[in-house]
Formats: sequence, C-alpha cells, structure tokens
Amino acid sequence: MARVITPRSEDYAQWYVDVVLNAELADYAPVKGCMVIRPNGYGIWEKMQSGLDGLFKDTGHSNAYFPLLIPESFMRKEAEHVEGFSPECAVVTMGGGKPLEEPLYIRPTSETIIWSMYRKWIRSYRDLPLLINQWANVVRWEMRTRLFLRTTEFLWQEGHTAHATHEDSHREALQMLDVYRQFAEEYMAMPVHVGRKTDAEKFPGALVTYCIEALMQDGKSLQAGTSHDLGQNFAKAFDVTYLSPEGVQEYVWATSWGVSTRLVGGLVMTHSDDDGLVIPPRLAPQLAVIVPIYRSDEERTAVLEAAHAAARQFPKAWRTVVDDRDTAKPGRKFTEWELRGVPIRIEIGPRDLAQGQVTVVRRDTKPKTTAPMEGLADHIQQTAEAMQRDLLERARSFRDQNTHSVDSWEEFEEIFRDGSAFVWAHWSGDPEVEAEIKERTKATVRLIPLDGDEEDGRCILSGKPSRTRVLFAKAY
RNA sequence: CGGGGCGUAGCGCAGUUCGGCCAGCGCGCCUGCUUUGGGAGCAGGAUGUCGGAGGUUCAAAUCCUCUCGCCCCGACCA
Repeated sequence: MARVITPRSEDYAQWYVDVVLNAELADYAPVKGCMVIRPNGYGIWEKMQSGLDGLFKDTGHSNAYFPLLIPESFMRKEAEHVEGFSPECAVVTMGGGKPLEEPLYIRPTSETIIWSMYRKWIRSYRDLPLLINQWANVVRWEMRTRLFLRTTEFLWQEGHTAHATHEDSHREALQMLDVYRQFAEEYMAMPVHVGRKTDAEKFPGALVTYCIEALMQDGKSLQAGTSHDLGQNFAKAFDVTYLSPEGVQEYVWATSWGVSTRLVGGLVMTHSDDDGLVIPPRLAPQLAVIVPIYRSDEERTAVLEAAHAAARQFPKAWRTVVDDRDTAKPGRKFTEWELRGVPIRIEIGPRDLAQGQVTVVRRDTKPKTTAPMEGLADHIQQTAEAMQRDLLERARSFRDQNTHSVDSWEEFEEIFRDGSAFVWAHWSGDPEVEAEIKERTKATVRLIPLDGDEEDGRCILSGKPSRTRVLFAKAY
C-alpha cells in the first residue's frame, strides 16, 4: 500500500486531514461543514468527557440539559450577544409544515435559554451559587470549516453558573480556567498558557474572557478553552435577581465556560507524527493492542492462547484488543494500529513464548523492547505512565523552542512572515494597534497574562509605553 | 463571498485537448492455495445512473448551456 499520510514538512494542513481520516477519527458528512465522528474519534471524546466531568463534579457542578431550540426573542435580549452570534446562527422558521409564529434559533450557545430558566429558579441568596453544566451539541454557521477545529455542528460542554457577588463569579471563572489548564496538561499532555482575551477577542456579552492557548506543531496557537466572567449582563437582560440577607433585591453575577470537540483537533496537532495519530495513554480509547505472530497452526494456537491470557490479566478499562485476524500479516497490523494511534503495541511470537517474554513498542518512540510475561500488566502500566509524561515533556520543550521574546518590530515581522510561533512582546493595549498588527502580520494577541511580570517596555508597533508583555501568534 | 482544485467502481486515479467498438488501471473487496517478527504472492471473480438536468450529434465521460456538491487557501469565528 502506498504512503497514506502527507508528511508535515510537505503540507501541514493536508497532513492534519490525512491523519484524521486515516486514523478513522472522523469522516466528512453529506452536509457541508459537518462531520461524522467515528468510533475511534468518539472514543477519545468520551475519555475527555469523563475526565472533565469528574473535575466538574469535584468542583461542585451538576449536569443538566436545556433545549436545542431557542426563541428568537431570547437571543435578542442581550445586545452584544445577539450582535456577536446572529450572523452565524441557523434558524428554524417552519414546523409541522407551517411557518412558525416565532423563529427558533438552533443554539450557538445556551446563555439565553439558561438564564430565562435561572430567572424562575433563583429567588434568594440561599439559591446561590447555582452551578450547572451541560453536555450538548451546538451549531455555528461558519464560513470555513476544518475537521474538529471548526465544524458547523460541534459537541461541547458549557458550564453556566450564578453567584451572589462579583467576587464569587470572578473566582469561579478563574477556577474553571484552572480546571481546563489541569485537564490539558494532565490528560491531553498539552501544555497551555492561561490568560485574558483582549476586548476584540472576548465573548459577546462577557465582562472578561479567560482562555487557555496551546501551541500546535506548525507554530499556530489553538484556543483550547474559554471561561467567561459575564458580570451582570445576562442577569440584567433576563431580570434575574435574588433577595440578599439584608433584604435587598440584587442582580445575580454569572459565568460560563466551555471546551469542545476542537480539543480532539488540538490533541492531533500536539502529538501526532508522519506515521499517523499519537494518543496520550490517558485519553486512548484502547490503551494496548496485542499482535500475535505465528507461522504454523501449532504456533498460532500457542501464541493466541498466550495473547488472550495476557489481555485477560489487563484491567478492563484498557480495552485491550487482540488482533487475531488471519487476513492481515503482522507488518500490516503494525502500520494500521500506528495510524490509529494506539499507545502501546505488544507483539507475541514463538521466540517470545520460548523466553517467557513479549515485545513492547510505544507509539511515540519506535524502538522495540522486551518485557517478561510475568507481571506484564504492571510493566504496561508503567510504560503508559512514562509515555504520558514524555509526551507532555516533549510538547513543552517544543513550545519552549518556539517561544520568543521580541522587542523589535523587524524581528516580530520576520517571525510571522512565513511561519508562526509564540511571541511575547509589549503592546500598548490600544485596539487600533492590535488591529494593525493583525493586518500586517496575521498575528493576533492570544492572551494577556494574568499575573505577568511587570516591566517597562515599549509597544512593539506603536512604541507607546507598556507595562507587560502579551502573547502573540497566528491562530487557528 | 474571492482565489485554486475536484466530481468516472468502496478508495485513488487515467481517459475529456481532437466525440467512435464491450469505459480502463492501481489499491481494496470475494474465492482458493501458498504465506505470516514491519504495508504478502499467485490464480480466478464481483463491482459503474462517468455528480445532476437539458441540448448538439448517426454516436457524448468527452462538445454547449444550466445546475448541485465537496476539498484546499483567504476574509469571519470555539
């Protein structure tokens, strides 16, 4: 079979598409901009869901579900919100064969319908905080789509919380930002920077938008999660008040925060290589695959028995596959499982059997090693943990090597002329300068650090005084 | 919406310039035998509204008109 993956050096965008398709993460759907998430891709999403859901529960949140369809009038209640989202909304105008009295928006996000309900549920300070998350699909009519990174319909979680004070909502927004950071690093092995968005990049209707940003292998930045301090904007738009202990009606303070199936795209672009997908062990739908190797029927029987025996002693959660197909040779099986990103491959052949051992190969590093059959589960467990650590370490060092601190406009332009990287540079905070930098280099302010070191500097473009560096990159 | 590419078997493509027998090739698929520690070999076999509609013609994958869709790049966005 010919080469199926375009090398990254040749065409990064095509490499990404090749990996996603060949790893069977997703396929193009009949509707433009939509994709089918296939079992291998959905399995990763399920792992992400369960990891995140645990972290949400640990921080006191509960899941609920709100409707897909939102009355048009709800969308219009928050001025910035409707302005930001209207252009990318799909709207249902017919139902039951007749025009609807009021068009129904397919949710691009659920703030409005959720706050219409919070109005009913919140009466007293005793009802706060209200900490709800929902796992859902949303639709945004994007001009240009890319598998996982930007699709018309995507899956996500959206947390929506209500608090008595701004201090509380502010703390919640930062807490969930940290949850995302932790998830990205510990589960996805994807190092991220955390910070605050500029006004130009913030969520329509938010007071402040916080984000995590990760560096992809091509030097572009991926916004991997956002957390918004919504202030009282939605409480005022939907008239959500509570009676304080002092007997005063007060507007509620809000947050919302979300991550989406875009994370799967980020995962691909953080770890995968020219041989296909690489999945960190903690997010792998299947941790290990066992490939039996044999010639004669006797060998086949003995090897398969050993393979299944090994698989049986592994924890069920590993979803170990014994690839006992007679229709493919071992070499074929190796490359297929490599394309699909299974973290650990175990080979068992007659030579291994004779020595009471197996051959173990990590997906991220190619050399074959051997391990005794005795205590194999422990060995695999340790191998998986080492791989998880190494992936994070490797991604971190890649990011460090592609992060620059820049003080001259010439150098700034040079970096973004043909490529991209993380660039820490001074910026005056002036929106017009931000726009001009984007115009001239395609690089944007990805985030403003939360507790950046203060230092005297001059804006990279305007030369105006600046107290902190901000993070620039071209963005996905 | 602008630029580029493309629609022919499950996938990848040739054939279209200059119309002409039964529309081809590779991979995959099915059957059999031999194989099996890095994408197996041989033999046999199945598979097509040539994206769609209309037109020109004795004859259209090929020429004309219209149309639908997809991918990539750019402007907008998680």
